[in-house]
Amino acid sequence: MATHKKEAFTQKEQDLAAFAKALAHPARIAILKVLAQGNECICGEIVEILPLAQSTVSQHLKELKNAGLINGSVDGPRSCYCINWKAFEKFNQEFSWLFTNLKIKNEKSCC
Amino acid sequence: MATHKKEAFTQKEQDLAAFAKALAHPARIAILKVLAQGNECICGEIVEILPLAQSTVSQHLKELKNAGLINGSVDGPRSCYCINWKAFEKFNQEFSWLFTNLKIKNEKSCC
DNA sequence: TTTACTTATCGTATATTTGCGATATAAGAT
DNA sequence: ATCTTATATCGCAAATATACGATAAGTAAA
Repeated sequence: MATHKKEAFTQKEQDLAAFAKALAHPARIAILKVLAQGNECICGEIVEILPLAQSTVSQHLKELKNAGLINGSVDGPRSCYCINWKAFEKFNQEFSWLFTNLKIKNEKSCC
Repeated sequence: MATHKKEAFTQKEQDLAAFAKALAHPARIAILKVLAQGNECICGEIVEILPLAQSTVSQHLKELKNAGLINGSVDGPRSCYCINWKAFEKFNQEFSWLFTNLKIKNEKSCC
């Protein structure tokens, strides 16, 4: 009975939660920041910066990629990653929509 | 050896990840939306709306409260919850800061 | 081809999350 | 005091997430 009941919620709720989940680990936040610097984008460089093993970093990169927050391309023997700005922007809008949507209606809290 | 290495990252990275984690489940997104409507704020009402057991909803409420996203107050035999706008706003700013910070530097992606 | 290098994946151990029923707790009603 | 109602917490089971070493798979160079 720990079957996750995600399917019982709206698609928008699920999508937003999935985005949040991708950001819900400091290592992935750190990876995004490294990629944003623009200087490093090769997997090996990221591994050197982060205090994690190569396989672990690769796993986090995979999660970010699955969530659509980054793109990856093969560059010879190396893998190059970069931020998917379009997805990021959409994420930001989703959140903004949530925030503003919430805020308009209820400025007087009941407690 | 699955000891989490969160302490190896910056406080800001950890805080942002913690916030994201609180939102990383559709049930908690749904709870925030319900609270935002302003009509319902009693635990029992939320339980009726969500497709989850009372104990599970109570658990999600506790997580949101621990993350500082909502406030709770006892109203007689009932519990009343509401959104902590201040924390929410701070969260939004953190994200915006991340987004814009990322965006300024790197418009030309390397891949 | 062989070697060196880079990255993804596999297998495994541990920790955390999710969900629910049962129970405890606490306040109001009878 | 007892009963009802509302909520939090406990205990458990199952699913996920995290981390790492070892290995596979791929490219480039010798």
